[in-house]
Amino acid sequence: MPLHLRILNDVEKRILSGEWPPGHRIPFEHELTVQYGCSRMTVNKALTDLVKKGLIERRRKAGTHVSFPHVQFAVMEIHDLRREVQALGLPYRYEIVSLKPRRARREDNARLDLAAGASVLEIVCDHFAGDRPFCHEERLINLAAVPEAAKETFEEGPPGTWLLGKVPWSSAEHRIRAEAAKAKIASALSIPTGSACLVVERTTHYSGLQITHVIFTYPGDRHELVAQFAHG
Amino acid sequence: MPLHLRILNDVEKRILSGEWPPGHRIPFEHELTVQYGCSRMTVNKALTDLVKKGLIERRRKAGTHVSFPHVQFAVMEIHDLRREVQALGLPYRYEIVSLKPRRARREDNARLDLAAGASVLEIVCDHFAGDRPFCHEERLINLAAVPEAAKETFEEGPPGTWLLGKVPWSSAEHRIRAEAAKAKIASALSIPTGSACLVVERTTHYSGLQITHVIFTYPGDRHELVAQFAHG
DNA sequence: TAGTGGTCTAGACCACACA
DNA sequence: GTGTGGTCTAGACCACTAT
Repeated sequence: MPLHLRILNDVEKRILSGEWPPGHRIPFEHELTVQYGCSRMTVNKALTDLVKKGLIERRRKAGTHVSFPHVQFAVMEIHDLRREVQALGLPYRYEIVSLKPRRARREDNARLDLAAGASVLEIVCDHFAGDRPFCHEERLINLAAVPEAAKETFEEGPPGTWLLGKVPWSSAEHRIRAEAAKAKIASALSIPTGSACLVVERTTHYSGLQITHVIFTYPGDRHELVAQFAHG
Repeated sequence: MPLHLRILNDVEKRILSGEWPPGHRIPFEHELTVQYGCSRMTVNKALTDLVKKGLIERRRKAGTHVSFPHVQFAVMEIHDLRREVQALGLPYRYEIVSLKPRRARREDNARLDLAAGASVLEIVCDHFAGDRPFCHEERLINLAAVPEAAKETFEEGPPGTWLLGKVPWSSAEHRIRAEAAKAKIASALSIPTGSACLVVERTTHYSGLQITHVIFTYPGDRHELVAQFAHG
């Protein structure tokens, strides 16, 4: 293990164990260089990384102190569907149910904020883990933002994967809720109508433009989102 | 602005704009030292930080490449229930339904990893927004970790709030899923049995010890979790 | 003013992966 | 072998800020 990681872990351990409580001043860089018999750069790297982790705060002259807990955020990993399924040890497969370029309608405004008559691509897609339906996807792509999607058949990968590779990286908002399965979705997922489903709704932006809106519906008893607390 | 941040931002901008798409090889460290007229350490710091951000991947000999995004890190703020309700402009109220110190049973192991016979405090609690049930809470507190909870009546605030004030540095894991309301929960939330509910399960640790496990059940149609996307 | 962290240099050696 | 990144050094100068 690199020395800077050893220093980082040692300090982190003392903070998390409560040995160095919030507000505690931790040793100066020059003290740690003596303790570890290394150069200041190495100590500095470790402490700088701990600042990024939010565990410590540093001020010139005043020294380095253990942070007081601020607002905590849960960090949730949202995986690519293929990876999610393969992580379960099951073969991944998807089916494009429908693929329609069309004009934006009024009711689309709840999903994408588009001018009336703008071109969108509407995609419905089912994802499978083995033979079992895993997730139902309903997507709108803003063709003004991603014109090359119009020619795409999504035979080489599902729309989400294709978009991630094609479109510049973006910001997004997720809304997560529970919903009773409507007949159409129940049939797609082979579950009874009215079953509890986990719905993840995502709007993706890039440089002020809305790229895509997608609704993922998972059978509620077969899918969990996991989030870790992070110290902010 | 420090040079290493300028380098980081320059590279990040090219990746986010799509100029350097996923898979693209970015200049070698020694090329960037020439471009920026600086030492390798400075370039290395910038690129190492980009690895931590998940934007690039580096392999010896092969060089540095823009990552293919496989994971999205969505950052979710976990709200205090009182704040959540008051944000809706409704008066907040809670009721302790039951409060039982008891010995850990075998079936508790799915919630807290305790020795058989360990002392736990079992709390059931309902949260209201106005007159409407907002959330049903079922909690176990590990009394070995938080002995002072044994005497607490939770009259001054719900258990979650009390714990936040007592146990400063906690890490936690959240599991989010959809579930059909069982009879008991349906009655607590005044919804039909079998309704889709959003379930947030949280295990909280402190210095390696499990502090508490809690299951929050929300009526699915009345509650949404919102998470902001971050790159991965 | 003095002490701390922030940044940077111009080297160096090593581990690893690809040829 | 050869070229890349991973790590580290022993300095240096500067910026900030507590005293």
